[in-house]
Amino acid sequence: MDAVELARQAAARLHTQAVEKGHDPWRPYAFAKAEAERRGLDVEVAAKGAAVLDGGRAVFVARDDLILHEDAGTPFERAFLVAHEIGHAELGDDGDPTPSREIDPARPAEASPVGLDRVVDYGRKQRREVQMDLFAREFLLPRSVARRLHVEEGLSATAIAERLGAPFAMVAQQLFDALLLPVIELPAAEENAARDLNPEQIVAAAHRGRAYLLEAGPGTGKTQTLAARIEGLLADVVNPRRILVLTFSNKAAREMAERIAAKNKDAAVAMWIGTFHAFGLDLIRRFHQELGLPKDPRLMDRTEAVDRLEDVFPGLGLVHYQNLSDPTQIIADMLAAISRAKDEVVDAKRYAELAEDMRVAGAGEAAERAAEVALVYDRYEKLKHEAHCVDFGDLVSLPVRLLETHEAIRAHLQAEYDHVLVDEYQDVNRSSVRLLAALRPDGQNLWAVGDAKQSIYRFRGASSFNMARFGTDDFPGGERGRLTRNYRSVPEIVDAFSAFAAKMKAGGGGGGLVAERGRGGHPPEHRAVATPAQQTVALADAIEEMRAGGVRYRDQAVLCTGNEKLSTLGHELERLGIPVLFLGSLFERDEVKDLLAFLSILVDRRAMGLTRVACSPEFPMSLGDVGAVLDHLRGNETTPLAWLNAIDRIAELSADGAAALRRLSTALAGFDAGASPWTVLATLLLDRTRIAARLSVSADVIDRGRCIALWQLLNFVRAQPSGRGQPVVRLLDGVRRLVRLGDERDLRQLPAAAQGIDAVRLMTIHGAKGLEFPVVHLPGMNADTLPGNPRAPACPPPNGLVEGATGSSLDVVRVGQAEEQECLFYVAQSRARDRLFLYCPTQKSNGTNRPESPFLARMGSGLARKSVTPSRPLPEAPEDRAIAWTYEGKLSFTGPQMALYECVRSAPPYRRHSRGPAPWCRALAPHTQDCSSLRRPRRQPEHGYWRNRRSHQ
DNA sequence: AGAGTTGAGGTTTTT
DNA sequence: CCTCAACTCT
Repeated sequence: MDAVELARQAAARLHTQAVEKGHDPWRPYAFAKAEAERRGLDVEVAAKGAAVLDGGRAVFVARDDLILHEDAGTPFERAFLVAHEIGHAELGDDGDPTPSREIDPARPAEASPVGLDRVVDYGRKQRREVQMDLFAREFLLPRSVARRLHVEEGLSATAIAERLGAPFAMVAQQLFDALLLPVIELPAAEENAARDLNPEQIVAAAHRGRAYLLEAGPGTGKTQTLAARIEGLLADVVNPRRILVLTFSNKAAREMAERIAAKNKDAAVAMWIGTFHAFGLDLIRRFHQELGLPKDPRLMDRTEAVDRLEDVFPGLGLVHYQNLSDPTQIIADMLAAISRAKDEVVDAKRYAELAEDMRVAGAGEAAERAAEVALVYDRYEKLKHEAHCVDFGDLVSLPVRLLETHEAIRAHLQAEYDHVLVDEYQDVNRSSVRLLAALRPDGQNLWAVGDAKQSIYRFRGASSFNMARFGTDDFPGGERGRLTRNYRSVPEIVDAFSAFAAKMKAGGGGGGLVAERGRGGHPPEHRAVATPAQQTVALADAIEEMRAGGVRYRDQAVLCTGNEKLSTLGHELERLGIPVLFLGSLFERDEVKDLLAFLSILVDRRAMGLTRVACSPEFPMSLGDVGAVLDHLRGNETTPLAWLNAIDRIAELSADGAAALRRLSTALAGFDAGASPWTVLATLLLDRTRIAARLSVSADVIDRGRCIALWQLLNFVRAQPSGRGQPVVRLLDGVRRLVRLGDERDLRQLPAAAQGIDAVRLMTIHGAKGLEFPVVHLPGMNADTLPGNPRAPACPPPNGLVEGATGSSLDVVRVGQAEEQECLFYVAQSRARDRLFLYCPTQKSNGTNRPESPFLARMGSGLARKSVTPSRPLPEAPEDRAIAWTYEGKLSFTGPQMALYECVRSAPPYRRHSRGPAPWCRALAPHTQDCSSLRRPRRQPEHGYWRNRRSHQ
């Protein structure tokens, strides 16, 4: 369990004990002070801004048994400062006193992925402060108490806040945590606790000197070895400040930091542990002058970049990338190409040169396209610079250029770190490698670990190529080691993925692992079924079969290549009664759309959101009543909300409808478009309705998912940066943009608290990387799914962009994608500890054949093949049920109506938001009746590269 | 036998 | 938006 949760639970215990001793939690300052006294701590007050506070608001001085806090704020705020410092005392921060500066009583339990927070993930010290804020909040108002007050005693958030003298935001946040997040179980028995290192690991961890790359397959204990190496370095009395540990993901960085901290807290704080991007950001801030940037540049994310480029796009005179009905998508595609170029440290100028080289070589249109990307690249860099921003790519590529060109800075940094350790080396791209090379040119004391066969991030320039050239082109003279013992899986599974690995293109042949565990008695199983619908039932059957054998739902994972697939599968499993943990796209969810519709009433003159709001049990209205309101609004020029104060003027409104509107009016009272969306929603959920309370007492696993989705939404809404315009409008526009670009993906990350729910985990294979499960199910093992046929990038990289690649860059992409598919399958199989199930339908829904994946045959003879007949039919989805309707007279549709229907019906779900009617729809005359003309013209096949791939193989 | 048509299936990922 | 299976047409 993670440290934040432990601290929170400790605080809740202290609260209970204090109450038992007779202290009054409704007098927070006295309550906190009593706890300080109990532990023998003096609480003293210092003037705000006093020197002893050193710019902070409170401090815990262990050697003097003293808590010092500023003389400012309400009694509750003071109590919060004291409780924060008690947290430091309780959790053993007895080193040098560090004043606490940024104290936020209403901090969400987890950060929302917005802005630079996505990159920095806080240093350990800052995480500690976050932890203390949560500690303090829990001590003053534990979740269990907040929950009881609201759910059982019926107190609103405002009532609790007033009684406690606390800010509304703090109480509301605590209520959200209490009501919407699942209760986290007390520490499960520490699994796979310390196992001693095996000889291979000892050798690898003990290596000193030359560059070293440890090839470590799945389940071989690579993280353990890396941690052991760090401990070894500390034992050798290496100054932890001179150790740099780089990972690719925030998650990996956090885990590593926690792991080190468990053994050596001070060293973990002193060491630099973080992602390449976070490290890069650190360098950018340190050397901002040399880079011509402000001290603390902002991060320009994709959404903002698209926005700004849209303004200048028409003026660029592009020919090939001009003016598709909607420039958004093409701009996003070009930004992807630009980001890819930054992965290779290719700037706009160099990009233009590469395009020119192509033109000279006679590449024709491809060269012109590359030149246009170069033009946009150049423009983008300028506007980004003018906005004092950097983007994700800059975070690594700017420091690389800085270090490669500034000898003095390079020497300075080389001298700063003695040891550089890199996790997940197969995920690094050229810019990361060049950063490493600048820091450790001779590779001395550079130590990396990775597995080329798990290289599934090629789209961003990671490739097994970087693993291959370690020790030769990169860091010549470097050495290699290998871990060959798998501790995770039973031999049956290890043998299967090792057999597959033997013929993989990535990472060379071999790479077979030796299973350390005893036989499990069950080979990996392939279960073939006839139809796709049967596949889901067969999957559900297997899940229940495993559960009957004692495997909890939460110990089983279903892995797919894509999110869309996962989401349909999730709904189908739910219909079959299997609890699943999968939120899907946050903004597609009903409970989230309900709240956004509610917000939209504040800003939409026509109140279109009412259609949805009227379906909620809070404000129930008939369709007729909704129609009456909408007609009324169409006829009258009103401002948003004004109509809610004149409900009697709406013609043909039923009494029930009027009552619902009056309730809605009360729920929205005092708010307008200028209100803070978070406050509006918090007030709705916690003060003016019992929505949150009702959801939180439901025992239904589906409702648990709804709660988590709401929590996620509230966290997102709260984290919205301030800016110009009305906050509600800004939020809704922001959501629209996010969904259009598919950037809401970031919000799918489940909060850590969700991990305790007993439900089957549904994940993409990418999402499952680095995790393991007792039972893994892999549906959809068909020839058209797992080696899939990935699309060519919309803006192909110019030839020569990818370093070390030969041939056309399209070739490079294609080869990389084929390799990546194998890696995906390898990762998927190797997540399983005890049982592995693979499924495929052998037919399409219309009864034609659907061949199985060729990968199955490569798993060797250990794979048990079965044809299964599922136990029951798949229940029909309510939304698929036919709706009976009748009409009178001649049926006719206008062209635009048909076009709209066709576009919505035929577009895959993830495109439904992103494009308007296709150009061919627009061309139709407005009143077409002849439907035959609506057939979409087929495109003439061209004989381009991606069409007949076979001829190139 | 090969060209063309139709319907169904698939289209990820992080900082 | 591309690919495959299975069909029809010549």
